[in-house]
Amino acid sequence: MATGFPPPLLDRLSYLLGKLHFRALEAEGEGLASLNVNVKQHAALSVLVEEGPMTQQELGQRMGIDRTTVVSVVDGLDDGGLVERRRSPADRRAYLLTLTPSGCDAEERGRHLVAEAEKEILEGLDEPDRARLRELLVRALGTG
Amino acid sequence: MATGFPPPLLDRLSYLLGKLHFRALEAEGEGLASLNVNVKQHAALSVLVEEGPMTQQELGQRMGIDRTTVVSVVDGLDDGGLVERRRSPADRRAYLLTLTPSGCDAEERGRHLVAEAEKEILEGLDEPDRARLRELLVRALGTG
DNA sequence: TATTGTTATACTCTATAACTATA
DNA sequence: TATAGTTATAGAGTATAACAATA
Repeated sequence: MATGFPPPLLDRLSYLLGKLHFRALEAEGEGLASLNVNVKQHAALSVLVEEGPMTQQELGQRMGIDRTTVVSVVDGLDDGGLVERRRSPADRRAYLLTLTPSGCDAEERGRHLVAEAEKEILEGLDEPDRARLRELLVRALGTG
Repeated sequence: MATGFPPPLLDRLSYLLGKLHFRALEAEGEGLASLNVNVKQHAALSVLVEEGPMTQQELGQRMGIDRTTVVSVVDGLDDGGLVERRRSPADRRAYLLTLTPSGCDAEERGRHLVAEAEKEILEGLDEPDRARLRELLVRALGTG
Protein backbone atom coordinates (compact mmCIF):
# COMPACT_ATOMS: atom_id res chain seq x y z
CA MET A 1 0.00 0.00 0.00
CA ALA A 2 1.55 3.22 -1.20
CA THR A 3 2.11 5.45 1.80
CA GLY A 4 4.12 7.61 -0.55
CA PHE A 5 7.79 8.53 -0.30
CA PRO A 6 8.94 10.80 2.49
CA PRO A 7 9.48 14.18 0.84
CA PRO A 8 12.82 14.77 2.58
CA LEU A 9 14.24 11.72 0.82
CA LEU A 10 12.85 12.55 -2.59
CA ASP A 11 15.49 15.17 -3.29
CA ARG A 12 18.28 12.85 -2.25
CA LEU A 13 19.91 11.54 -5.39
CA SER A 14 21.17 8.34 -3.78
CA TYR A 15 17.68 7.56 -2.54
CA LEU A 16 16.02 8.06 -5.91
CA LEU A 17 18.68 6.09 -7.71
CA GLY A 18 18.65 3.35 -5.10
CA LYS A 19 14.90 2.83 -5.26
CA LEU A 20 14.81 2.72 -9.03
CA HIS A 21 17.93 0.57 -9.16
CA PHE A 22 16.29 -1.97 -6.89
CA ARG A 23 13.15 -2.02 -9.01
CA ALA A 24 15.17 -2.43 -12.18
CA LEU A 25 17.15 -5.35 -10.76
CA GLU A 26 13.98 -7.02 -9.60
CA ALA A 27 12.09 -6.58 -12.87
CA GLU A 28 15.00 -7.59 -15.05
CA GLY A 29 15.70 -10.57 -12.81
CA GLU A 30 12.12 -11.77 -12.97
CA GLY A 31 12.14 -11.40 -16.72
CA LEU A 32 15.33 -13.41 -17.08
CA ALA A 33 14.30 -16.11 -14.61
CA SER A 34 12.61 -18.09 -17.38
CA LEU A 35 16.04 -18.48 -19.00
CA ASN A 36 17.65 -19.64 -15.74
CA VAL A 37 20.11 -16.76 -15.72
CA ASN A 38 20.32 -13.80 -13.41
CA VAL A 39 21.01 -10.20 -14.37
CA LYS A 40 24.75 -10.45 -13.92
CA GLN A 41 24.96 -13.67 -15.89
CA HIS A 42 23.02 -12.22 -18.78
CA ALA A 43 25.23 -9.14 -18.73
CA ALA A 44 28.23 -11.46 -19.05
CA LEU A 45 26.62 -13.19 -22.04
CA SER A 46 26.05 -9.81 -23.68
CA VAL A 47 29.66 -8.79 -23.23
CA LEU A 48 30.79 -12.06 -24.79
CA VAL A 49 28.38 -11.67 -27.70
CA GLU A 50 29.50 -8.16 -28.40
CA GLU A 51 33.23 -8.53 -27.80
CA GLY A 52 33.96 -12.18 -28.49
CA PRO A 53 35.81 -14.79 -26.42
CA MET A 54 37.91 -13.49 -23.55
CA THR A 55 39.47 -14.67 -20.30
CA GLN A 56 37.66 -14.52 -16.95
CA GLN A 57 40.07 -11.80 -15.90
CA GLU A 58 39.15 -9.67 -18.89
CA LEU A 59 35.46 -10.28 -18.39
CA GLY A 60 35.76 -9.10 -14.82
CA GLN A 61 37.50 -5.92 -15.92
CA ARG A 62 34.84 -5.24 -18.54
CA MET A 63 32.06 -5.74 -16.02
CA GLY A 64 33.77 -4.00 -13.12
CA ILE A 65 33.70 -7.01 -10.82
CA ASP A 66 36.43 -8.96 -9.05
CA ARG A 67 37.85 -12.09 -10.67
CA THR A 68 36.71 -14.18 -7.71
CA THR A 69 33.17 -13.01 -8.39
CA VAL A 70 33.56 -13.91 -12.05
CA VAL A 71 34.15 -17.53 -11.03
CA SER A 72 30.65 -17.97 -9.62
CA VAL A 73 29.04 -16.09 -12.51
CA VAL A 74 30.77 -18.32 -15.05
CA ASP A 75 30.12 -21.43 -12.95
CA GLY A 76 26.40 -20.87 -13.40
CA LEU A 77 26.69 -20.22 -17.12
CA ASP A 78 28.93 -23.26 -17.50
CA ASP A 79 26.53 -25.52 -15.60
CA GLY A 80 23.71 -24.31 -17.83
CA GLY A 81 25.71 -25.07 -20.95
CA LEU A 82 25.65 -21.45 -22.08
CA VAL A 83 29.38 -20.89 -21.96
CA GLU A 84 32.41 -23.13 -22.33
CA ARG A 85 35.73 -22.78 -20.57
CA ARG A 86 38.35 -23.55 -23.21
CA ARG A 87 42.01 -23.52 -22.32
CA SER A 88 43.71 -20.67 -24.10
CA PRO A 89 46.31 -22.04 -26.54
CA ALA A 90 48.41 -18.96 -25.95
CA ASP A 91 48.39 -19.19 -22.14
CA ARG A 92 47.34 -22.46 -20.59
CA ARG A 93 46.65 -20.90 -17.21
CA ALA A 94 43.76 -18.95 -18.68
CA TYR A 95 40.39 -19.97 -20.04
CA LEU A 96 38.93 -18.49 -23.17
CA LEU A 97 35.25 -18.07 -22.38
CA THR A 98 33.25 -19.07 -25.43
CA LEU A 99 29.52 -18.89 -26.02
CA THR A 100 27.68 -22.06 -26.96
CA PRO A 101 24.76 -21.88 -29.41
CA SER A 102 22.42 -22.06 -26.39
CA GLY A 103 24.36 -19.18 -24.88
CA CYS A 104 23.91 -17.04 -27.99
CA ASP A 105 20.25 -17.88 -28.02
CA ALA A 106 19.80 -17.08 -24.34
CA GLU A 107 21.54 -13.75 -24.78
CA GLU A 108 19.27 -12.80 -27.66
CA ARG A 109 16.08 -13.80 -25.92
CA GLY A 110 17.25 -12.26 -22.68
CA ARG A 111 17.80 -8.95 -24.37
CA HIS A 112 14.16 -8.78 -25.34
CA LEU A 113 13.03 -9.83 -21.87
CA VAL A 114 15.19 -7.12 -20.32
CA ALA A 115 13.80 -4.54 -22.72
CA GLU A 116 10.26 -5.52 -21.78
CA ALA A 117 11.05 -5.41 -18.08
CA GLU A 118 12.53 -1.95 -18.45
CA LYS A 119 9.48 -0.67 -20.23
CA GLU A 120 7.52 -1.89 -17.23
CA ILE A 121 9.83 -0.14 -14.76
CA LEU A 122 9.51 3.11 -16.67
CA GLU A 123 5.81 2.84 -17.33
CA GLY A 124 5.38 6.25 -15.69
CA LEU A 125 7.30 7.80 -18.57
CA ASP A 126 6.40 8.02 -22.23
CA GLU A 127 8.88 6.82 -24.83
CA PRO A 128 10.70 10.13 -25.43
CA ASP A 129 11.14 10.59 -21.67
CA ARG A 130 12.49 7.06 -21.30
CA ALA A 131 15.10 7.83 -23.91
CA ARG A 132 15.85 11.14 -22.23
CA LEU A 133 16.37 9.41 -18.87
CA ARG A 134 18.78 6.90 -20.37
CA GLU A 135 20.65 9.62 -22.18
CA LEU A 136 20.99 11.70 -19.02
CA LEU A 137 22.21 8.71 -17.02
CA VAL A 138 24.85 7.87 -19.62
CA ARG A 139 25.97 11.47 -19.82
CA ALA A 140 26.12 11.80 -16.04
CA LEU A 141 28.34 8.73 -15.88
CA GLY A 142 30.77 10.20 -18.39
CA THR A 143 33.18 8.11 -20.43
CA GLY A 144 34.44 5.84 -17.72
CA MET B 1 41.94 4.78 -15.76
CA ALA B 2 38.82 4.95 -17.83
CA THR B 3 38.71 1.89 -20.04
CA GLY B 4 35.18 2.99 -20.82
CA PHE B 5 31.98 1.11 -20.13
CA PRO B 6 31.22 -1.99 -22.15
CA PRO B 7 28.60 -0.87 -24.69
CA PRO B 8 26.39 -3.94 -24.11
CA LEU B 9 25.91 -2.87 -20.50
CA LEU B 10 25.25 0.78 -21.28
CA ASP B 11 21.69 0.15 -22.42
CA ARG B 12 20.90 -1.91 -19.36
CA LEU B 13 18.92 0.26 -17.00
CA SER B 14 19.98 -1.62 -13.87
CA TYR B 15 23.62 -1.17 -14.81
CA LEU B 16 23.34 2.56 -15.40
CA LEU B 17 21.34 3.10 -12.23
CA GLY B 18 23.66 0.86 -10.22
CA LYS B 19 26.79 2.69 -11.26
CA LEU B 20 25.38 6.12 -10.58
CA HIS B 21 23.78 4.94 -7.35
CA PHE B 22 27.13 3.72 -6.13
CA ARG B 23 28.79 7.00 -7.00
CA ALA B 24 26.07 8.97 -5.30
CA LEU B 25 26.35 6.94 -2.10
CA GLU B 26 30.09 7.35 -2.09
CA ALA B 27 30.07 11.10 -2.72
CA GLU B 28 27.29 11.82 -0.25
CA GLY B 29 28.96 9.60 2.33
CA GLU B 30 32.29 11.38 1.98
CA GLY B 31 30.56 14.72 2.29
CA LEU B 32 28.74 13.68 5.45
CA ALA B 33 31.75 12.02 7.05
CA SER B 34 32.82 15.32 8.60
CA LEU B 35 29.58 15.26 10.61
CA ASN B 36 30.15 11.68 11.75
CA VAL B 37 26.94 10.45 10.18
CA ASN B 38 26.42 8.18 7.22
CA VAL B 39 23.90 8.64 4.43
CA LYS B 40 21.21 6.57 6.09
CA GLN B 41 21.63 8.36 9.40
CA HIS B 42 21.35 11.76 7.79
CA ALA B 43 18.27 10.63 5.91
CA ALA B 44 16.75 9.67 9.26
CA LEU B 45 17.55 13.11 10.65
CA SER B 46 15.87 14.73 7.66
CA VAL B 47 12.72 12.68 8.12
CA LEU B 48 12.59 13.70 11.78
CA VAL B 49 13.16 17.36 10.94
CA GLU B 50 10.43 17.38 8.36
CA GLU B 51 7.87 15.21 10.09
CA GLY B 52 8.57 15.62 13.79
CA PRO B 53 9.10 13.03 16.54
CA MET B 54 8.03 9.49 15.74
CA THR B 55 8.64 5.92 16.90
CA GLN B 56 11.37 3.71 15.48
CA GLN B 57 8.72 1.62 13.84
CA GLU B 58 7.30 4.64 12.04
CA LEU B 59 10.73 5.85 11.02
CA GLY B 60 11.43 2.46 9.49
CA GLN B 61 8.19 2.58 7.51
CA ARG B 62 8.96 6.08 6.26
CA MET B 63 12.44 5.07 5.17
CA GLY B 64 11.50 1.68 3.82
CA ILE B 65 13.82 -0.27 6.11
CA ASP B 66 13.19 -3.01 8.66
CA ARG B 67 12.72 -2.07 12.31
CA THR B 68 15.77 -4.16 13.27
CA THR B 69 17.82 -2.02 10.90
CA VAL B 70 16.41 1.12 12.48
CA VAL B 71 17.92 0.06 15.79
CA SER B 72 21.51 0.34 14.53
CA VAL B 73 20.79 3.59 12.67
CA VAL B 74 19.33 5.18 15.79
CA ASP B 75 22.08 3.69 17.98
CA GLY B 76 24.63 5.71 16.05
CA LEU B 77 22.59 8.90 16.20
CA ASP B 78 21.96 8.36 19.90
CA ASP B 79 25.65 7.78 20.64
CA GLY B 80 26.46 11.00 18.77
CA GLY B 81 23.91 12.93 20.80
CA LEU B 82 21.92 13.86 17.69
CA VAL B 83 18.75 12.08 18.69
CA GLU B 84 17.14 11.14 21.98
CA ARG B 85 15.05 8.09 22.73
CA ARG B 86 12.21 9.31 24.91
CA ARG B 87 9.61 6.92 26.19
CA SER B 88 6.28 7.67 24.60
CA PRO B 89 3.76 8.74 27.27
CA ALA B 90 0.99 7.20 25.20
CA ASP B 91 2.67 3.82 24.75
CA ARG B 92 5.52 2.97 27.05
CA ARG B 93 6.78 0.19 24.80
CA ALA B 94 7.71 2.73 22.15
CA TYR B 95 10.32 5.46 21.99
CA LEU B 96 9.57 8.86 20.57
CA LEU B 97 12.65 9.77 18.59
CA THR B 98 13.42 13.43 19.19
CA LEU B 99 16.09 15.58 17.60
CA THR B 100 18.55 17.35 19.86
CA PRO B 101 19.82 20.83 18.93
CA SER B 102 23.00 19.16 17.64
CA GLY B 103 20.82 16.86 15.60
CA CYS B 104 18.96 19.78 14.00
CA ASP B 105 22.26 21.46 13.27
CA ALA B 106 23.78 18.33 11.75
CA GLU B 107 20.74 17.83 9.54
CA GLU B 108 20.95 21.39 8.27
CA ARG B 109 24.66 21.29 7.56
CA GLY B 110 24.40 17.81 6.12
CA ARG B 111 21.79 18.94 3.65
CA HIS B 112 24.23 21.43 2.17
CA LEU B 113 27.02 18.85 2.08
CA VAL B 114 24.75 16.42 0.27
CA ALA B 115 23.72 19.10 -2.22
CA GLU B 116 27.37 19.86 -2.95
CA ALA B 117 28.23 16.20 -3.33
CA GLU B 118 25.37 15.74 -5.77
CA LYS B 119 26.52 18.63 -7.88
CA GLU B 120 29.84 16.84 -8.07
CA ILE B 121 28.24 13.56 -9.11
CA LEU B 122 26.30 15.28 -11.85
CA GLU B 123 29.10 17.51 -13.03
CA GLY B 124 28.64 16.10 -16.52
CA LEU B 125 25.23 17.77 -16.68
CA ASP B 126 24.34 21.44 -16.67
CA GLU B 127 21.81 22.73 -14.17
CA PRO B 128 18.67 22.34 -16.29
CA ASP B 129 19.65 18.76 -17.12
CA ARG B 130 20.27 17.97 -13.45
CA ALA B 131 16.77 19.14 -12.66
CA ARG B 132 15.42 17.16 -15.60
CA LEU B 133 17.14 13.99 -14.37
CA ARG B 134 15.70 14.37 -10.88
CA GLU B 135 12.28 15.07 -12.26
CA LEU B 136 12.38 12.00 -14.50
CA LEU B 137 13.55 9.79 -11.64
CA VAL B 138 10.76 10.99 -9.38
CA ARG B 139 8.19 10.55 -12.11
CA ALA B 140 9.48 7.06 -12.96
CA LEU B 141 9.11 6.07 -9.31
CA GLY B 142 5.52 7.21 -9.22
CA THR B 143 3.68 8.02 -6.03
CA GLY B 144 4.77 5.14 -3.93
C1' DT C 1 -2.82 -12.34 22.19
C1' DA C 2 -0.43 -8.56 19.78
C1' DT C 3 3.15 -5.06 19.45
C1' DT C 4 7.82 -2.17 20.45
C1' DG C 5 12.35 -2.43 20.73
C1' DT C 6 16.09 -5.60 21.04
C1' DT C 7 19.25 -9.47 20.25
C1' DA C 8 20.93 -13.52 17.99
C1' DT C 9 21.20 -15.56 13.87
C1' DA C 10 21.36 -16.34 8.99
C1' DC C 11 21.61 -14.96 4.36
C1' DT C 12 23.36 -12.32 0.31
C1' DC C 13 26.85 -10.15 -1.97
C1' DT C 14 31.33 -9.15 -2.62
C1' DA C 15 36.20 -8.67 -1.71
C1' DT C 16 40.97 -10.21 0.40
C1' DA C 17 44.33 -13.89 1.19
C1' DA C 18 46.13 -18.12 0.18
C1' DC C 19 46.61 -22.18 -2.90
C1' DT C 20 47.63 -24.65 -7.80
C1' DA C 21 49.18 -24.68 -12.13
C1' DT C 22 51.20 -22.54 -15.31
C1' DA C 23 54.40 -18.63 -17.25
C1' DT D 1 58.74 -14.14 -9.54
C1' DA D 2 54.42 -13.23 -11.32
C1' DT D 3 49.78 -14.36 -13.13
C1' DA D 4 44.92 -17.13 -14.13
C1' DG D 5 41.73 -19.45 -11.92
C1' DT D 6 40.09 -21.35 -7.62
C1' DT D 7 38.94 -21.85 -2.73
C1' DA D 8 38.37 -20.45 1.98
C1' DT D 9 37.32 -16.80 4.61
C1' DA D 10 35.76 -12.44 6.21
C1' DG D 11 33.23 -8.21 5.92
C1' DA D 12 29.17 -5.18 5.01
C1' DG D 13 24.38 -4.98 4.77
C1' DT D 14 19.98 -6.51 5.77
C1' DA D 15 16.36 -9.61 7.05
C1' DT D 16 13.94 -13.47 9.97
C1' DA D 17 13.07 -15.54 14.55
C1' DA D 18 12.89 -15.27 19.28
C1' DC D 19 12.79 -12.63 23.69
C1' DA D 20 11.38 -8.99 27.35
C1' DA D 21 8.37 -5.35 28.49
C1' DT D 22 4.10 -3.42 27.68
C1' DA D 23 -0.52 -3.08 25.54
